Amino acid sequence: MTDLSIGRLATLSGVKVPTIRYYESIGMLDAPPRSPGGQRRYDDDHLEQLRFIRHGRELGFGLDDLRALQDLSARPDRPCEEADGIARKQLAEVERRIAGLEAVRRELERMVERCSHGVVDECRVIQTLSDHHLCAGDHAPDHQTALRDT
Amino acid sequence: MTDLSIGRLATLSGVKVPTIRYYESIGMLDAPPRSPGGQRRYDDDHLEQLRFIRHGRELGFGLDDLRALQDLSARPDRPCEEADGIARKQLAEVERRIAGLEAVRRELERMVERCSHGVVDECRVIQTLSDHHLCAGDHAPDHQTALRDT
DNA sequence: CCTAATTGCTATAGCGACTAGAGGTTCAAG
DNA sequence: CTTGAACCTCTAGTCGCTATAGCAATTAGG
Ligand SMILES: [Zn+2]
Ligand SMILES: [Zn+2]
Ligand SMILES: [Zn+2]
Ligand SMILES: [Zn+2]
Repeated sequence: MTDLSIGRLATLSGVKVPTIRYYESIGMLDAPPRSPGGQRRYDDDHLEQLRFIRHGRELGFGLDDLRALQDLSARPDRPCEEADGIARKQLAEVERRIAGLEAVRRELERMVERCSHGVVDECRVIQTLSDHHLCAGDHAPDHQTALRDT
Repeated sequence: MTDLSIGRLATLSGVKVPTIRYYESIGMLDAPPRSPGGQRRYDDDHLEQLRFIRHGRELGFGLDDLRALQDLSARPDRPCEEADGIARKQLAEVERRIAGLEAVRRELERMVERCSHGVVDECRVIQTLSDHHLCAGDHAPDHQTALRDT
């Protein structure tokens, strides 16, 4: 209806142009009709769909989960058990990551605070990396808990 | 000295065999001598080096930072400013991620709690994803703050 | 109507830090 | 000496994008 170019859709949704095309390529976003010259022309439904995806990404859902949630929202009469389950799973995951990061934060704080800022050989940062026994607690108890990313 | 196979090194260090080979391939871990048949033979220095890397990874440092920290620890007479700087940068990054995840956690909690578990059309989870105005605060204020990963 | 600037198109490769698999070789125990 | 576990290299896949190259279409101004 509104006939949006991909750039306009990007502006309105807050999702970058290449990302929009990427979403289409993996089947996350419906492929829109094209102009006579082959350019994508979106409507308000696409905008809504894209905002849904963006919001979900901001809340940390993976694209697979968002696909499932999208599918569910297209069937409004069904019970919402599955949607709630996905959200609870996501919450648990976020809590797990926070716990891991908190443990890491405490250790980083400790090593930064305790360094007397002399030479490398006496540097608490380097010493701690060389020897986990200088750590106060257990960060990352399971192998590879929680970091990286933007 | 101790002549460790890659499997033994993996066990002792807690780093998986393919990851050890990967580290060597990108120059993170010194390439060890080989047995007559071409298999890797490590010593205690390799083990120490690998534990350093692993500990650093657990604390969330990127491999680039760890390379820099490794280089520094090889020059014990230099001032530790740079090492401390890397650690403080990492601490700031971790704090940033925690803040982002906390915001996300609050919203996820909110949507899960408020759902009355009826049909999808009335599901607070789906509704919230469709409309950020149902959120209480601002999660992910800058574009793309902080999730994913194990 | 014509031109120039902007925006759009496809296709491919790269990021970080691994992980998985195929298909073959070496080693160590019995 | 035989067997089977552990090792080797190489390639491709993961996740969610982002960047680049080399074009084509659109749009605003004159
Ligand atoms: Zn220091
Ligand atoms: Zn530690
Ligand atoms: Zn619900
Ligand atoms: Zn929101």
